[in-house]
Amino acid sequence: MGAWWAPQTIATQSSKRVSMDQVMISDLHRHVGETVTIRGWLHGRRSSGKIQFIQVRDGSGIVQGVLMKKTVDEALFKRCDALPQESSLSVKGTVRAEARAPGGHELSLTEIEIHQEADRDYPIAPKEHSIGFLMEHRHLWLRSRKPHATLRIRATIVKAVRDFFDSHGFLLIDAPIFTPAACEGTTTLFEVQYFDEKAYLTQSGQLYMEAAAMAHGRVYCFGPAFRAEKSKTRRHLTEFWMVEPEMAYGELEDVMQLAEGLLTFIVERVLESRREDLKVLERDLSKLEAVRPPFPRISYSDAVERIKVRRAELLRSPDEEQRKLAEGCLTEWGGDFGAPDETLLSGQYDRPVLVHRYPAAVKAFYMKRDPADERLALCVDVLAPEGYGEIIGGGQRADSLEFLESRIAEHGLPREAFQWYLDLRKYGSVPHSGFGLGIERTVAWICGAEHLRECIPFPRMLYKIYP
RNA sequence: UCCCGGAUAGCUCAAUGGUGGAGCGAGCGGCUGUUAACCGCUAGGUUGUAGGUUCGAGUCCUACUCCGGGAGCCA
Repeated sequence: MGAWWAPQTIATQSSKRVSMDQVMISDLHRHVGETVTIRGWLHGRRSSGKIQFIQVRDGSGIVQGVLMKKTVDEALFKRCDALPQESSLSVKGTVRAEARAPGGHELSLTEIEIHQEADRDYPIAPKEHSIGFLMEHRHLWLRSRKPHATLRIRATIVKAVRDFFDSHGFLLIDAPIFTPAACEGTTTLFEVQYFDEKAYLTQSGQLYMEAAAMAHGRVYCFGPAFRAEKSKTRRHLTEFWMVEPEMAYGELEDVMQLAEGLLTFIVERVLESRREDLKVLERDLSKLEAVRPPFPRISYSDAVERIKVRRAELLRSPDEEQRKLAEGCLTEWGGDFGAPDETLLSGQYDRPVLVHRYPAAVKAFYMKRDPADERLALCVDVLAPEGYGEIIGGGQRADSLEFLESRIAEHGLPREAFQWYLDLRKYGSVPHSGFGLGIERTVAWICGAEHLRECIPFPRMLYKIYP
């Protein structure tokens, strides 16, 4: 066997042995009856006089090792009995199928090598903690079961996104992080000193993707986005990740189909490869299994009518929360949806709902108008089920130079900064469309997480940048 | 930025204006099948900060700081 990083070892994955007799816990079922070594950390420990139960985690899972007083050195037995949580250690033992063990397997331990005895004051105890305390210890909280499961699912979602676009003729194009001016001119940006001039951290790669789509046809970018808005809710981060596909010759209908296909693919992939992690999170799988195409589609105007009807019903509800929700909803055509509207609307479906053709006035300047009704933009938002809100926003882009020029003037945006963007309409302009998918919101929805901050390893939020 | 709630042991929380407690965690001891084990004992406190009211403040008042929830904005 070659070094653990040798290509064939990684490629086959038939056995994740990385050195000598080391085995990953997730692979134990392949080694029943064998003597193996696990290298990891002490997750938990219980002792009962002459027998000790030692839970070891190695990143791939958790396994319980059984240590009998008579089978090991007495000094070692005693030392283990006092070993603090999170101490690093290697254990050697025989793999045994054991019905009583959570993972189905157990180790009869024969040797233990302690690499470092952890301090005794590991702050995350096996008990309830407040979210503020856990966030302050995010660097350690990552080791706990739920954050561990959530970030594994996040990785699976990211991989699914890339696989989907890579296999549908989209080329990965990285958008810049430093930008010379606001992309949309609406949100507050983080300003940075860029040599002798001011620059901003990107809030979206979309405009750059429009340029790239004119070169490659179908493209997507995947990267961080930054918003300096003082949002303080469970649905906001100042730094979040977004995937943004853009299609030359794509129209609103194409965008809606693409969004539906992508979300279906992501949910399928997570269901087939991350069931164990979803179980750790106590996620209701039937809610995810319901996510099958076609997704319901509704126009903004129809949605407003539905909201008005539902609002009137809820205002008569005996439940105070329901009445409060209804009071927050909009009452007439023309306004953008707020959180209560989205909750009320998405609550009527068991899968993501596509809301299309919003009033142009509440959308970004680059949206193309609906030729059938000039008040409307050819755009679509996708609202996730179960109140997780908007996970996708997109639509068809304005392709007329004159139209864009007047919108930029109307919004008071600096024309020079957008000259390159206008060039795209001067040299071979075509209909084109795309959208942005918020990764953390998607992770939150699929994991059933309460807050976005659980869905990114080290969240950046209003006034919070530690650790 | 606005609205609401909170800050007491390492953590999660009790305590009518009248001598600050419990569970978990930690330490010591016991227990051969524990699953956030169990049983006994021990240690652990400038009640967020600064003022004020009162014979007396964890408790009432004011300001500030920090934390949580929500709104707007958005992915």
